[in-house]
Amino acid sequence: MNIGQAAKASNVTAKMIRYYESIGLITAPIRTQANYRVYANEDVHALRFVKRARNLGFSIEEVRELLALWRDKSRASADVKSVAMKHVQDLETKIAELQAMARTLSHLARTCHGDGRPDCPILADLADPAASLAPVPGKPKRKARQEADCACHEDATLPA
Amino acid sequence: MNIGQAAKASNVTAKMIRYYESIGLITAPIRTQANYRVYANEDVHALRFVKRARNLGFSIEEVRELLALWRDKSRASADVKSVAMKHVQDLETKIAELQAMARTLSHLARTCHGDGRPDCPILADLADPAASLAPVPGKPKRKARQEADCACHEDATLPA
DNA sequence: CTTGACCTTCCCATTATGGGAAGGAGCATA
DNA sequence: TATGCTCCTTCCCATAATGGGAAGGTCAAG
Repeated sequence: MNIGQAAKASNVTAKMIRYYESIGLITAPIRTQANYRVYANEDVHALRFVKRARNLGFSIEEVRELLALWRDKSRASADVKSVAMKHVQDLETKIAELQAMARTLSHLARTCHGDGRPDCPILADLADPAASLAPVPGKPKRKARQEADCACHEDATLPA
Repeated sequence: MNIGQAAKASNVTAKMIRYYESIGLITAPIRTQANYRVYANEDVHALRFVKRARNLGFSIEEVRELLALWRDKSRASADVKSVAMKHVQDLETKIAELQAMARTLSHLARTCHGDGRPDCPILADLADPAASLAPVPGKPKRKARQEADCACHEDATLPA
């Protein structure tokens, strides 16, 4: 099987197959005399594995670990599970960050007229988040919960 | 103010300040005779604006638009709002993708013993998602809702 | 033998950020 | 003044994963 056929069969582009080979993620296949790569069904299987893992958000290095575990018939499932669980944690961290951003922005957008006037709480917040701390003076207790909910006045994320 | 001081005041590294200048995101400041950059308070203000927008997940190009709107005193708030709303949508799309991944993986991890045995549904799924469609034959109706909920057997994401 | 589809390698671009080298500038202290 | 420390300058490289495209070789069908 040529690289193009392997690409179709695995849903991994030829470009990426070559790349994965170059970084040692997958093993280099044999070549024809014309230097064409020749893939076996097993190789396609591995490529699909990689594809699936990438779709689940694993980094290349994590995929490398998973592939090693997959090949190691005497692995402990605990090792696989810990890789997966750590990734779930990473995902959840990222989700929380994005949600904080979305909440803040949604809140700001809600308070923006969105018409022809230049007045804009969104720009005001970007220019000076502290100044938008008290957009409506008075009755702070009623808003307490909502403000906590939108986290508008924090940095939304603490990037690593 | 030197670049180091501007960096501290804006919480943007000197490295990034130079970069933002190089791509025309911020205007080049005047220089001393020794070629040192000299920043005014306004510049720091703009840098804080950029920082805040970046923290909210806007791309550099989006920040560029927002800065232009900020400087344009006759902007329409609708224009700002639309940039913000589009970004909220992007964030929500991304969140949904990550959640789909997390759901799938959590489900797989839950079904994995996580002990010394090599048996592992996680690897099994990576190797062949279709095969893990019916891990427990029979009573499919009872699982219908749960399966829909975890999306395990779809690609989890449809990357752009 | 030509044509078109495929393969090869190699280089470049992307996004946003950091690291680090080599050399100049500014300031304080011995 | 000379030494030294901290800051500044520019320039190059690296990251993560992927795509684009050029230049040139190969294969199969007509």
